[in-house]
Amino acid sequence: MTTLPYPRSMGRLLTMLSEAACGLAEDYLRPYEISLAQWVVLSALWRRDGLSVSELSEYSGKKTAALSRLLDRLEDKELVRRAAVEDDKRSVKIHLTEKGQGLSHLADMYKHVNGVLLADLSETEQEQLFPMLERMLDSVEGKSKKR
Amino acid sequence: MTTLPYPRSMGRLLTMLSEAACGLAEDYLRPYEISLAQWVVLSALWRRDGLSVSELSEYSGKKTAALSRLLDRLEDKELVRRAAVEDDKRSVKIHLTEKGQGLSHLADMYKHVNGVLLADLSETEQEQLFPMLERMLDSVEGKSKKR
DNA sequence: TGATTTTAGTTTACATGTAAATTAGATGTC
DNA sequence: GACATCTAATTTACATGTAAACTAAAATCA
Repeated sequence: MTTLPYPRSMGRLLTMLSEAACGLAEDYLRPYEISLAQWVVLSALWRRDGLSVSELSEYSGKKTAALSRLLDRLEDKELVRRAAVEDDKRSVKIHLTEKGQGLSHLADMYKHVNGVLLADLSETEQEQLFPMLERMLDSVEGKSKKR
Repeated sequence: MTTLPYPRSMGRLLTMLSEAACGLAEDYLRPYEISLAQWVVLSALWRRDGLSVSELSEYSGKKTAALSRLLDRLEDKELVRRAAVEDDKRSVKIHLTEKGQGLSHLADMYKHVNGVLLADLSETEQEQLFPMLERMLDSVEGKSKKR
């Protein structure tokens, strides 16, 4: 059949780019046997250990429900452990294990992805691109039902 | 706690934008009780009915495994039906039901999303943005392990 | 023609995301 | 202090994506 063409959709373009970027990240992480979702959590802890689940949620943009299970996996892999909080027994703080700390060199993974994504754009273009996308994001989040 | 800042990551920016765009689409579709993933399949069929699973896969970028289950749901909802192919009994063609055809006005959903995404960008900026992102996508897909 | 390889689609196991219900522990107000 | 309300985290049900195994049918080729 003739290939069905797509309409010019910014949403589609963004989704394809995001999927491509995530794919690059997953490829990079595969040898270390951690998923991108797990990396996001670890990357917060590498920068500040002992965050609570709520704080991780705020940082990562993931719901605590999603984190709860992600943290189960990370505990299974012995990369993090949950610790009780004295002052507030509802709260749980997450700490890196030595094994988890040992992967901290992966914190720079996003730079590799950045490099590939931006390889074909000039400095000038990059200077234009970031602010435009940031503005788009601000404008959309202003309208979203989520805040 | 002090909010943990993020590094300047194009991957993160693209992912947040994509999620925002998908959220807008889901909000738009919610009253019709179809998911964005389902819309993608339907949008192909509204433009060309009777595509095979493979063709839908190529169009949508989804694996046939994912489609198989999606099509189960769309059949449950009586929006599409599977039809045997005479020439090749391995192949399955997907047809819209009347009910599925009846939602075809949703084909323009992406324009609504486009409108919101681009609301704060000037015409000039939009003219710059699309080609830059398209170029980025081409460049990444050229390097991806997936082709 | 008969055996081997490809191809189309499905199924299964698993990771992840969402929404809604649940649990336990703070907080606030009278 | 007792009761109502909020909050932190978890659990459950479900949709979706991936990879790998599986099935059936078509194509290849020796």
